[in-house]
Amino acid sequence: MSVGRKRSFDKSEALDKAMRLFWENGYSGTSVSDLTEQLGINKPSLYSAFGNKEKLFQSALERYMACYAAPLLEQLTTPDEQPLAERIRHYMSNIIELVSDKTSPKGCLFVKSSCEAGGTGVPEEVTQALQSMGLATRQVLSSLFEQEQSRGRLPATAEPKVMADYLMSVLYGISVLARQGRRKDELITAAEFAISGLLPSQTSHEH
Amino acid sequence: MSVGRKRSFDKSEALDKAMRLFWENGYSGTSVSDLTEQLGINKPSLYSAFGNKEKLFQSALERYMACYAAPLLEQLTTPDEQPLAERIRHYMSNIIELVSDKTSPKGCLFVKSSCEAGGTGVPEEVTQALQSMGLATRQVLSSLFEQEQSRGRLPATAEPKVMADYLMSVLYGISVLARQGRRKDELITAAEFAISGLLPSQTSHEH
DNA sequence: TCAATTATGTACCGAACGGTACAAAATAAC
DNA sequence: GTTATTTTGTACCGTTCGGTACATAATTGA
Repeated sequence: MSVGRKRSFDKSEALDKAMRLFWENGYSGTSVSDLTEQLGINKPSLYSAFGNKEKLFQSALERYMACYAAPLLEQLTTPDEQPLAERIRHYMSNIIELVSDKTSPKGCLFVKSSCEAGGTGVPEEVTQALQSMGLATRQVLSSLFEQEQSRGRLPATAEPKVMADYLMSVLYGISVLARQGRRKDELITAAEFAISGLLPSQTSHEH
Repeated sequence: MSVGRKRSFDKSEALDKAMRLFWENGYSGTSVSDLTEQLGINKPSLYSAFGNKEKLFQSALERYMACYAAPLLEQLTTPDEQPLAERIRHYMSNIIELVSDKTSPKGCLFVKSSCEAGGTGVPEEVTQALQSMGLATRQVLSSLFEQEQSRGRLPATAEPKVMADYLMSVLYGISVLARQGRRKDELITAAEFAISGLLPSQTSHEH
């Protein structure tokens, strides 16, 4: 066992609270005092456990991607009996649930952070991390479409990278709409419309 | 003529510079000192001319919408010989030009601000103003589709509001992609793909 | 029991925050 | 030229910023 006084708070719970604060108020909009207040710990504890504000944000962002974004993406790319259109529908449905959830801040932390990044208020490393995350997601989606194409489930003329960019733009846009306070059912119908244009499906938006 | 010492700077130029600063760094990420420095004026002049930081931001946002967003939207909705798909293509092309312009900050100030809003870092009035602007844009787009529908240029089964939400989500998403540093040609192909799903067109993405 | 180690609480650091008081400078009306 | 009015520059306000020094409390190994 390690020596010394034991930490009086759950580090994982604290990170979760920090993530939600950044999610709600952004990097510049969240002060260290906000964090210590909400996490119920004092500054030395926070700095000892998480380094500094920037590192804490990085950790919160990684936690967000690992706990929210990655599982949904993994479910989408895991081989499945269902047709691609149906899996994408579920994927988008999950995303919409996430960005319009009543128990969490509206929108997507990743999208919010991407928009905030690039300026002087956000450290350069954070901006670059966000950029890589976006490109990685694109790669995963693109590979999925390539795979489907190689198995003959997509036309040979389909362009996986374009489809990935298109899907991401719709998802990003939906999370912005969610942040603007739009209702979940509006997001769902918009997503259904997007799918019907993306892929042939038995349940198109024409009815 | 009015009495008193004359203002030594161009208020319109100053507002333009302020707009670009907010566009680059956001509301929380832009300090009053950043503003006075970049605008080349001192604080009393700034406060005398624009009220305070919040009012200056509101003015900058209104300027952005009036100078960038509104003209494009007006061009789209102005009756035209061209088919709707072609006009939307031009509209999206203009938006992409705007959000990936080399002489301006990447992305869209409105989208960026919408994502930043909703938290404690952004005044409540600003959040509400952004929300109304989004709903107003939706109304304009929705009316356009309704009008096209009533003239028989869209199927009777088309849903204008859904189409408007869909178009906005794609445009919002594209501006997030632009903020992430994605290349203009990628945005264009994604937009073309989106149009081909939105409307029948003589130049679909299949080739 | 006692030393070594780690976390906590308080109190503070210099810097930057948004905003303003005040006097000097500039302009127009008289 | 004087006066009234407006802007400018400087210097400052109280507060909050991110971050830390330091003493104390708690825990384990010896």
